[in-house]
Amino acid sequence: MAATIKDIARKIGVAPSTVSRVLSNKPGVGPAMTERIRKVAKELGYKKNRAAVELVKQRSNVIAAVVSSVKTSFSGQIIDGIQAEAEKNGLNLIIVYSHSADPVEQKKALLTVIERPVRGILLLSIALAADNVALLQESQIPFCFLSISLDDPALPFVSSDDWQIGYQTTQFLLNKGHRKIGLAAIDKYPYTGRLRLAGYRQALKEAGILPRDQWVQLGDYSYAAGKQAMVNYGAHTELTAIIAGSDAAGVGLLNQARILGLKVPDDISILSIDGTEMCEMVQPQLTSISQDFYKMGIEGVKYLQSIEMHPAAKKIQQEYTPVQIVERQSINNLTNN
Amino acid sequence: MAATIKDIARKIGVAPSTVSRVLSNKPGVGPAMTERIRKVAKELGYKKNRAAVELVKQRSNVIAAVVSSVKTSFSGQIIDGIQAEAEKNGLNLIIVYSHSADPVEQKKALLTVIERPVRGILLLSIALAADNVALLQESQIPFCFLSISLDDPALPFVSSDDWQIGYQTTQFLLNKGHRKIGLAAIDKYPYTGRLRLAGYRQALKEAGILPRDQWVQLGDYSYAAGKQAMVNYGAHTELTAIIAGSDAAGVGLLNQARILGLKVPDDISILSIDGTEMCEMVQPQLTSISQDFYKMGIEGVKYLQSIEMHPAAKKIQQEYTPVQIVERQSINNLTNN
DNA sequence: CTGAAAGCGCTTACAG
DNA sequence: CTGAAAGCGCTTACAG
Repeated sequence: MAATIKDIARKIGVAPSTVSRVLSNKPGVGPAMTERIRKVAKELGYKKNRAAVELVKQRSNVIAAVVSSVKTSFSGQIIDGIQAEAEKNGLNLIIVYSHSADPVEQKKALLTVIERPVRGILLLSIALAADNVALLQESQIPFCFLSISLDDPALPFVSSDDWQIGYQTTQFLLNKGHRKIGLAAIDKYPYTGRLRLAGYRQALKEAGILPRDQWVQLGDYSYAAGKQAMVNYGAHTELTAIIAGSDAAGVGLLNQARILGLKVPDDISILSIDGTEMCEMVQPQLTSISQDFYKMGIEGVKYLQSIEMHPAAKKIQQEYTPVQIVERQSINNLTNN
Repeated sequence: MAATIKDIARKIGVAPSTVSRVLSNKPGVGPAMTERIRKVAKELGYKKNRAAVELVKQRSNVIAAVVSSVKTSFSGQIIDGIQAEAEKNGLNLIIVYSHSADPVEQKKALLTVIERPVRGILLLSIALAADNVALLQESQIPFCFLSISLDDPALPFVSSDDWQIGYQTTQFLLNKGHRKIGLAAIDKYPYTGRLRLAGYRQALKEAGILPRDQWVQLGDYSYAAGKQAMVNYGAHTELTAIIAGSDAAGVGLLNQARILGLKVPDDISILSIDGTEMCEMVQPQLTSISQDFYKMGIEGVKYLQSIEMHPAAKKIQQEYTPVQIVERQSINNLTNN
């Protein structure tokens, strides 16, 4: 039904190979012929069949991003970074998403991407089941995790240093005179949460503080998890400051604190992790440790490109993007100066 | 490098067609052979080559969504709906995105999708240039616009009724005793903004009110546009209520009002369009007209499926999903009762 | 500058 | 139940 190269060739009375050459911008066809072919292709509404091209070339110019959620604004920032860098390299981006942590779901999402000759795969804050990591490695396709760090040296990633996030935020609060500091709405098992927790504990330890169990409220980084954590802390919490696992969780904490009659930052300080624009949309504005999500996207694509340039090197890159505390209005300074 | 069907066939000493049958779950191969082939396929790390399959079958089981932004939470909701319904039908979803309104960019995004045998294309709040609409139609691939309505009867869509959004929100405010009502951060040219504006004007007209030009502040639906609109209205605005083009714009209005020393809702009421969770994250919570984005996704996929079932019918569906005003805390009732 | 031919990896009638 | 063969739409050496 759709016109093919052969249709064009037949109509003009020329070989398909000639048509192919002009339609794929290969040199070596006379200008008159070139123009004629272009014209007929347009007339016939010719559309290149990518499946055929990819089959013969065994490669495409698409890179794939696998995302766990399209609802957080930070994944949007990462994707913006990927898209910008991909475009710069003439690559097309396709996104598939795998919301659940279910290995079977993950596998389906991975396969939609692995079974095509994509140039590379970027995985956005996805904790892949071991089987699926194996699948990925088997595929021989360059890949890189983004916004999650792994402790397997064979797995490349670009991420913030989550240990540092836990450590620096806690230190920052310590420097403001806080001693009883909570950590809320982080996941215990994935690396992200575990590392943040470890950094938090280390900073506290160095200050000679032993956190009580209830200072840490696990959760899934959501707004609801933030609210729930604050409910658990209660109106009479001994804490003077809380680190939220995400901006949304920080807002949850903030709103629930208000419901409990606690003023932020006078009664309780909140520091959120991420630093998306949401921090500036609430009142008081949330002080945050901001991550450079856009850069993660950029660096991820660059890494994929570097692998392609030097496949022999097989360098596994584990890169940390910088984080930075941005002071806004949700933290109380308890020191005298 | 990667194992093919032929490799497996050779290794076992059987015909490629037999291998193909078991690997694509076709009946008619003995159980012993089936198992043998499965085992060897696994050993060799066989991955199906989709490009080859699609080439011969001239069809795939993927549907594509073209999105203009992955940053708004409502597009995330639409995608969730699409994904859920796609999954139910055994379809895989791939997302490409085309942030800009630039026709050339749009075309690139469209082509990445049209040049493959996708089963259908969903366009999320994208105002396509005329050339690109033609491209889409030429491609013969079923498509449907989502969260945008068009007045060309040849173009299928699933969307809220934006005229009704303008009309109902204005009426709602009128019923609360407001007479001087603003409309902020909507786009004038695309259908969405134009329709909302028309509905707003009609409701005002029916109430015998002639809106002054400065009551309507155009913008791009963003947080910044909301803030800017409020700056333009000024601290001494005659308005008692403002309809915001989006939740983010509503928050912009809200925060800027605070900066100007205006209390919401006492000094000025705000009603935002969309009703995402952001409405409940700010203080006061924003009363909104809520759209059923999830349903748009579902219905979009269903439409694509129906086209495929009855291609002859060629029914162009233009469907409106329901909207509903959700009262929260940002509107002042000026009437006595 | 142009053409004939082989082949990418699969699927699917058609035989047997 | 299994195999031989043709073909999907393109690209790319190889000739000329």
